[in-house]
Amino acid sequence: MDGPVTWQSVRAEALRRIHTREWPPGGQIPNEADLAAEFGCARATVNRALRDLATSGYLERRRKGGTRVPLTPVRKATFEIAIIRQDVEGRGQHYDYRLLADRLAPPPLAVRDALRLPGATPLRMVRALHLADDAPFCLEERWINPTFAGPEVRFDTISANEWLVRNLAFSGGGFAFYATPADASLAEVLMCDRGAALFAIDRTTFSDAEPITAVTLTYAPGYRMVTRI
Amino acid sequence: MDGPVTWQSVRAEALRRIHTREWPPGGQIPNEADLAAEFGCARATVNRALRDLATSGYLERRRKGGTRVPLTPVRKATFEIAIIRQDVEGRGQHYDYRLLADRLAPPPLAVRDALRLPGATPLRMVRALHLADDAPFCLEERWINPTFAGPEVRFDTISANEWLVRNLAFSGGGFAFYATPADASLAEVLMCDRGAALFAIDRTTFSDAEPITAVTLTYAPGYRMVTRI
DNA sequence: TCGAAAAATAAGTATAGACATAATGCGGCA
DNA sequence: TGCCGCATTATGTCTATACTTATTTTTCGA
Repeated sequence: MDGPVTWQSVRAEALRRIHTREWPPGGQIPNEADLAAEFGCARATVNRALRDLATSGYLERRRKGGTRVPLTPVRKATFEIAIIRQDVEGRGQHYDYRLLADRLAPPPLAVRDALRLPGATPLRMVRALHLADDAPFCLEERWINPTFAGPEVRFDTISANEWLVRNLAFSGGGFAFYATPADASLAEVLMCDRGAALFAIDRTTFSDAEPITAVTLTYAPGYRMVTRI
Repeated sequence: MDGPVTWQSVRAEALRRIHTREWPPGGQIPNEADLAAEFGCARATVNRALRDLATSGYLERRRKGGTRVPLTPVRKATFEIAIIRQDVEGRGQHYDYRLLADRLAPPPLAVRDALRLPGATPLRMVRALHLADDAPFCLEERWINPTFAGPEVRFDTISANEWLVRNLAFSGGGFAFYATPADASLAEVLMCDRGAALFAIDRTTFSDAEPITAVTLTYAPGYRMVTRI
């Protein structure tokens, strides 16, 4: 591999040094200019490689402070959040959707807090069931800031999930993944036993500092969320 | 904001056009050279901005094919996979660790498949409990390729989780998140009711094409895995 | 001795120019 | 008609240089 020095090759070599402890955990590595000289490439190439390693958690960089190998590595995994219809169709199953409820209501405290909303602003509450091959797949329970989706936006044919992803600008938010037992209502809607272990996701989304929506997605038993790195 | 054109400002403007549908879903956007001319900056600056948007799922780029806005956006979330000790300590709790079993055994079929192992190679099976403030936090059930961690590596004081992350080079693998009911054995170890809904992660890791380890982490009830974007 | 100002340092970023690479599509040949 | 290969094109990347910014270290004065 003697040809042109690519940023990938620099990254590979840096990774090798990290793994062989030639660059030990907690230690500082040479600066970009020195590495560029050593590898016989431009500093920008080294920069790109080290920046990439930093976003993956293999290195920590600070201006003037230099670049160091973290003592306790924190690997970063990326995974894709598709809309539910795509998730179902990607499994080769037939997707269907059923709107169960859609009304204005005062949100529970937990939702108010998560969205950092003042007072008792009523929010739009949407409850809908996503189906795969006519079996319950996922229950969507969502609170929407009516500023972003007024009553003229109907969720009877397109899910709120899909409408929001397609129509709004997201700039931040949080996720939580957890397991929850099926209560009577969940068991009925998802057609499973009471107490069944269900995979669930809480998500909040903001546009700048404006709260858009908080949602709980509860999946039917057996659902696995997968990703590769 | 009239000063120098930064790649962040180009990204912000591009994102605005995507959200306002000035660049509609499914449509192709102008090429880098044209945008650079329009914004009065170098093509590299535009490249950096669009590349960043592509990794976040807002754009799709193909050589020669140009750059287009995806019809069905797939948002990408990154989250951090810390070692369990860090996870516990990050919550301000006292971490403890107990090794329950460590022996060579033939792996179950599911593990053999996940690691793409031929024949009936015996693997090292490690079962350990992670504790937070002396309460069960997470059960680790792991199968390790003995090539990477022979018997001289002891897991009685440091967890396999931590040893592997610190000592081995990872180059790929997969994750699956799901909910599972506590069976008798899980209920006993995690000190919860039988049938309780537990959050679990299956993970496989490889070094190039070499299988390293497959692990199931099953968390005590109430665990939430959180991240922000 | 303490603290504030100045210098030094390393990463972050912008630029212009060049070449590489992967698709695409078109034209020509069988 | 059908297929191969070449020209075209947009992104991908490297280089060399310059300037910016955050942060640490040094220096110098009170």
